[in-house]
Amino acid sequence: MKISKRAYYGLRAAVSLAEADGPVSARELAEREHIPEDFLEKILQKLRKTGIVESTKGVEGGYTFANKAASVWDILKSLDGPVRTFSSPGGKGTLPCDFPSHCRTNDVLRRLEIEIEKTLSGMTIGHLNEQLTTHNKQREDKDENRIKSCE
Amino acid sequence: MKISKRAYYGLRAAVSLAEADGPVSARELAEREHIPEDFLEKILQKLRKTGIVESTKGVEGGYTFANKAASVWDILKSLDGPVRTFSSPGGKGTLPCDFPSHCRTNDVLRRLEIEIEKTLSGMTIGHLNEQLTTHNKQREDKDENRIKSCE
DNA sequence: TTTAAATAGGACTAAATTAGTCTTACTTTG
DNA sequence: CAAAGTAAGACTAATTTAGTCCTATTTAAA
Repeated sequence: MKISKRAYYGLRAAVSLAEADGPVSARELAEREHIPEDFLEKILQKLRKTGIVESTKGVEGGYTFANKAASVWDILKSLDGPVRTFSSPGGKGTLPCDFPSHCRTNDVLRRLEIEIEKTLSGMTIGHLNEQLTTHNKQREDKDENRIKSCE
Repeated sequence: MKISKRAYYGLRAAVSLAEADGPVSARELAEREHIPEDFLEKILQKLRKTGIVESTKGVEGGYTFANKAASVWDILKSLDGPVRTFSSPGGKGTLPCDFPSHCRTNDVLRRLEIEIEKTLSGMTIGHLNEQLTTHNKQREDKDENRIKSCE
């Protein structure tokens, strides 16, 4: 039930990209976010394949955020594959079976899955970044607290 | 974001124990639920430590379900430790910091965590087993579908 | 009172997943 | 054409999960 580093890095990268205005190179982004560069590259490539991020090659190239409507859920799905908390009872969950505890447990987990999806689909990166803006403003006010409060 | 086998087995064991009337030995339970015996033993010991299950030693001993009010959440917590989807921003999540994406991301994950807890705390084993009873009744009606529908 | 059926618990191993690296190739702008 | 970038796949290392093994202790029944 822990989120993977991949997903965690990916979320942070997305948030960071979304507030940048031009393309940002993987190297630059890795520095900004303190993420291992090669690993971040892989992550960005996955996000590109699902259209969350766009890339331009060559000098002055880099990654841009492509879809402000993308939700946290979309990002997690892109990076870790479909969230599958339960092992499938053969497709038709309503049928009776020989191991009732198995089916019941799957029902619970399926409900959980739906709940998680609902929660995360409601949070878009755009929304996150509104919060971010406010956050940054507050930050400028209390500059002296910065470093130790987030590590 | 996958549930562990430990948790999955544990849930099934709990459901199964809760519908039994006497104590059930680990061996017997392992057979009923198709769970590796030694592994199940470990799981049951964890569940015992958190009071979800009780044990009696010796011949005719075994495990009994101890707390019908226990929720799915309680069981998962017992088995996999506290669900910690985010890496802590030093305790005070509202303070500004040098890596805003870090804090924002943690906020999201913390909200997710709360949502998961809410969902799972609402499901007690007692409730699950009411469903189970209905389920078993239905099962007796359509006996021929049993085996292949749940594997 | 012995014996068989249980739990208790710790140490260990194997398998799988996750995290991260390395290498090589390709693309684009200056 | 050179520098700064992405693209992609193979590889390795570290961590976690799953599962096993062994030894001790408890208890009811024969």
